[in-house]
This record gives sequence, C-alpha cells and structure tokens, in this order.
Amino acid sequence: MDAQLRRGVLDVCVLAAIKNENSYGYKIIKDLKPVIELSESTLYTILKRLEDSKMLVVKSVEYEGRLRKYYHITPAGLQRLEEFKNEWKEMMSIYAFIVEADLK
Amino acid sequence: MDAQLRRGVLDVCVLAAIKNENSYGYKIIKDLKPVIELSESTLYTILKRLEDSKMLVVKSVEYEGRLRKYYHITPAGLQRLEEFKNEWKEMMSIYAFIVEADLK
DNA sequence: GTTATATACCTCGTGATATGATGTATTCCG
DNA sequence: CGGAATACATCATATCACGAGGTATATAAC
Repeated sequence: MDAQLRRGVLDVCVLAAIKNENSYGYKIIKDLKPVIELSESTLYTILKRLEDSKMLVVKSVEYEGRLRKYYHITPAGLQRLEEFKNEWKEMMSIYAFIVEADLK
Repeated sequence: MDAQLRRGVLDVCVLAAIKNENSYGYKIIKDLKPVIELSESTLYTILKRLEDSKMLVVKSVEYEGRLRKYYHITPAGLQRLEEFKNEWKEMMSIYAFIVEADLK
C-alpha cells in the first residue's frame, strides 16, 4: 500500500483499536494486524502524538513484573473518529473523480 | 480535510487531471478546484516528482507570448492509477474496521 | 497611462511524519 | 541454558505539502 495513503488512516486506526477497550501497545499491534500492519516504532510515535493532542490518556499498570501502559480514548479522540467519517465522504467524491477520469 | 489524508490522493488527482487531455499547471489547478484545492507551490512540487518518477512527460510550448508546459501521462502513470484503485479496496476494508469499531 | 487582475512559471525553508535500526528488560517454553 | 514472545523506548533519515516569495506577459478597468 502506498505510504502516503497509509498516513491518512494510521492515527484513526489506533483510535479505533482502543475505542471499546483500554489497550496497550503490544496488543494494539496484534489487534490491528489483520487490518493494517504497523511496526512498534511507528505505533509508539503515533501513541505519543495522540497523547500530546489529548486524544487519549495513559495509565501505567504493573502486570506480571512487566510495565504496561494502558491507553484510554478521550472525548476528543471520539470526536476525531466522527470527523474522520465526514472526511471520508470527501474522499469518496475525490475517488469518484479519479475513477470517472479513468472511464472517459 | 486532514493533511495526511490529502497526501494520499494528491498525486493521483493530478494524474487523473491529465489523463484524457494534455494539460498545464494553471489549468490543472482550475480543473481540480471543484474536487480538491491545491496551491501552485504544491502542484509544481508534485509535477516535478511525477516527472522524476516517469509518470508523466513534459513538452514546452510557446502560447501567446507566454511559456506553457504541457504534461502528458505515460504508461507508468496509467499503471499508477490502476494501482490506486486496488489500494482503494484496501482502504475500504480499513474504513469498514473503523466504522465497525464505532458501532460497538 | 497607470493600475489591477488573470495567466503562467519557479524555488526555498519549514514543520510534520513513518519507519528501520537499535536498545533494555522480563517471562515462558523446550 | 537459549530463544521466542512480551513490552517498552529513542534516534536518524527520507519524504512530503505548503506558505512566502520571485519573474513575466496580456487584458480589462479606471
């Protein structure tokens, strides 16, 4: 998949992955694997950015000797998901233009 | 619209804009305006990149005293448009995941 | 005849971003 | 004991869109 296209959805995929359940880095990667693959370095960069922009909050928990950072979505994060759905409508009309050009 | 999402389609929009008709910078911007707005600096950056990657070729023409550079799509450019349609299928399944998460 | 607008091109610097490479540390299984 | 899985993190690099600025001509308005 084109790198640029990926960028547009990576953030939103991560938000979607933690929407219904507080999750942590390693699990997010595994959960997203069937949908979109991303490396750890990519994920942690994204998580940091989403935290900075207050779309999620973090809570560190000790689990079987290891540290786990649980990520929880905020109202701003939920709003971002709503915005994405609107942006997608725009994307669909852009896609329609491209396919249309292709048929002429 | 989200900046990242734009990036994924800008190149392809420019290719679609010159697919059926050799066009030039200024005209491409006007033609794309109803679909997606882009500035001259953005367009010329993209045109340069598409030329470097052999997705289009350029022919300079003198027109009413002004220079015009006509852009013509290549087989590689056409192939890129085909690829995009396949990538879009992937994008649709990613979108489905995001909306699904939103319904739970 | 000067001013403004449209046409038409181009370059540079900046900020944002994804990713590979690399590192640390623990648990579990064979 | 050794390696895979779990779980976190940082740094350097390359790619990219875009605003700000620049050059030049034709045409319409005043």
